[in-house]
Amino acid sequence: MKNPKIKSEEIARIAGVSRSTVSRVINNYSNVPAETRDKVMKVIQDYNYFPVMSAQVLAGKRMRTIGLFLIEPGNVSSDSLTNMLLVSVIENASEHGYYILANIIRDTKNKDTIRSVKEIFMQKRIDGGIFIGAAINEPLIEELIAEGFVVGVVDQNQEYPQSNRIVANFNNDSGMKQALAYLVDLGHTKIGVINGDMNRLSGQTKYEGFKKAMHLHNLPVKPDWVLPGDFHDRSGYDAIQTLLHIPTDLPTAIIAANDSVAFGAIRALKEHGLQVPEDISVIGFDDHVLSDMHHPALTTIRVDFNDMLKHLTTDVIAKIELGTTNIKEITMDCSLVVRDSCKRI
Amino acid sequence: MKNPKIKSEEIARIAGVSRSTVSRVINNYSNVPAETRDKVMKVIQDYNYFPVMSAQVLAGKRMRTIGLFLIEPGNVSSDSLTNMLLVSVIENASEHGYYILANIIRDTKNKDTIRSVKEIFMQKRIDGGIFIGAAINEPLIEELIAEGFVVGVVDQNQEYPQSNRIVANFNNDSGMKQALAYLVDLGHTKIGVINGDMNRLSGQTKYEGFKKAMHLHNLPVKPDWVLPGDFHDRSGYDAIQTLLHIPTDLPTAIIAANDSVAFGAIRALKEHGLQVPEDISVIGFDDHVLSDMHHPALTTIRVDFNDMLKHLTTDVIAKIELGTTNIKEITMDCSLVVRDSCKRI
DNA sequence: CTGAAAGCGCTTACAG
DNA sequence: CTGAAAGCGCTTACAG
Repeated sequence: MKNPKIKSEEIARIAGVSRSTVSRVINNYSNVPAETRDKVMKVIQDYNYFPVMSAQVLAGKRMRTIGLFLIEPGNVSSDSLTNMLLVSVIENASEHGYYILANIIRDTKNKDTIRSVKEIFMQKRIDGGIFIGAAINEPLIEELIAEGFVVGVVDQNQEYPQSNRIVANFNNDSGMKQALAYLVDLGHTKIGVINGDMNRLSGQTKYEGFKKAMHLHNLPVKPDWVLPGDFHDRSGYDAIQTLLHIPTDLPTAIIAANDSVAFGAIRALKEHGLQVPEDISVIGFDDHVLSDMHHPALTTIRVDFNDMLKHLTTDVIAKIELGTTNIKEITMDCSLVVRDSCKRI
Repeated sequence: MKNPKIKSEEIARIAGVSRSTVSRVINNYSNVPAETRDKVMKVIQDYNYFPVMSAQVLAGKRMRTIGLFLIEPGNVSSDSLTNMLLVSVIENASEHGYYILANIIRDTKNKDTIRSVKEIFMQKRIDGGIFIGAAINEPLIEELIAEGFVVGVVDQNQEYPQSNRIVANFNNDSGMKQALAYLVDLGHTKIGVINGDMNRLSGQTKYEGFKKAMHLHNLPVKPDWVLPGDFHDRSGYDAIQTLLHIPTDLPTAIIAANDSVAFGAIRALKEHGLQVPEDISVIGFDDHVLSDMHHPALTTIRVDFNDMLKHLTTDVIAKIELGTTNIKEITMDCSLVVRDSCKRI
């Protein structure tokens, strides 16, 4: 370790100014003449000086880091979405000069977990947090918000609007409407749905959107064709198993709460000798990375997580910096992507 | 914001002790009688007190955070490996009470990038760093090490052994030996290879391992059958295109530098009407998440990134805490996973 | 066992 | 425009 870390005092001495002035040039105060600034900057660069962050923070600066909390009960590893989210958040934060402290939460109800998440905020390790994967009501998040910390949450709404809570969602209503309009246009009237996790806002809004859209087209929502699911492949598979074992006629088209569910559903259909889209049409939601390569290529509702996270990150940082008290709610559009999994009838 | 953050001084006052004592119980000093400790702890809990981290750090404690630097020139998003690595590092660090500051490096040669990475270390935002995706020689990393920072690096060696550098690798030599022994056992003697990125240590060691293993079996390494690649799917595809367009007979088996390359290679082979393993055997390396589901299921050399990162993280933290001066080099075993992409001839 | 005091390395009113 | 000084909230020798 060749570096005993030069500190601002020495920079000041060498540049022939006071620590105050060194601090002023570092913090870009306007009242420092160019000449002085240049002189000090030269010394700073020559000595490769960087202010110690903890000293800056203790003296009143921000950490410039935001905590990213990925709520993932199961194995995160398999989900390549998480990865994209992370990259998106990191790079956007970075553009604002912010850093990301990445965390995984396995269980939001776990005592130790709750304590350690709160600790991160209370210790002032971070200036704010972003939660991904939250259920509709997460006491942990509510507590944090009540404490006044700024938090961004994907997939929640402003039930009790608070200015330090920023929510981000997709317009699932519109997405479902598009999906349905497309199917109806193809001649479908017998349409089923495999739901997502109803503990998540998007699970609910997608189903609500489905019902509304069906109503719009004067189509009945047949209870036998409303299958439970949880956003995972397996639940799509199971839903089809269920559907095929009840004495009912089959829908001609199925809307899945997301593409993973659609994959599972198609797998189950194939196993029962039903071809997609020849025998039954399937439409997904989210536009998963693999949907394009899937056989058949999956028709779906595209959603731009990247862009959403970008907005959320930016807004969280803005809230931290500006402390504005307006209520922030981000809603992103989604759009139909037609591929090969639906057929005209 | 209902919380003006209670500080240690008030805790002390309320508990009827000095700040010194409060600090002692927080830091678990042994010379505090149980009675005093309990009394103080009660107040700490009652008031939900957490020491401000920047103050602790400024007073000499560690940040307890390590920087994770993912070097990813292209789009990270598609690679589900990154995700696994991240989770593995976060959870292991967490077990040691450490946090992960996650960073993406697009270009290790970029001036601004270099500066900002160095800044993170110099500012003392982190106690150490872990680099994933590094080339054999990364001046940035060398500088950091020269400065005395503790750095863990995947896929590099201890060329100039330094105690604050910790490297982690797989035993590619052994892996290649296993792959080759298997192919030879199946009767293959005409064996080709598609290399990985030769700027990466693993690219080199895999090829070296291949050559050594061929030599061991008295098999000639035919130059026409040594194809360049870069660890990505596309390069495997391109390699096969090249191979099929040169006037040479074909090998009966091909070893790919990793599974992505193998996927690309198999895709190209199929397009040329060659079936795997019927017409040509292909073996991969790394055991990608998708290899199991691939058609044909890919025979490969399994490698446990998770476990490697766990060791690396643990060792980096140990080095930070203990400051030991021994040279650390982690080498992980790999093992053959037989599936359906190789055939006996 | 425990308190008073110094110190960690900055920033920012304050005064000039 | 600029410096001296106070203060940020802790920890840890030091002394008793």
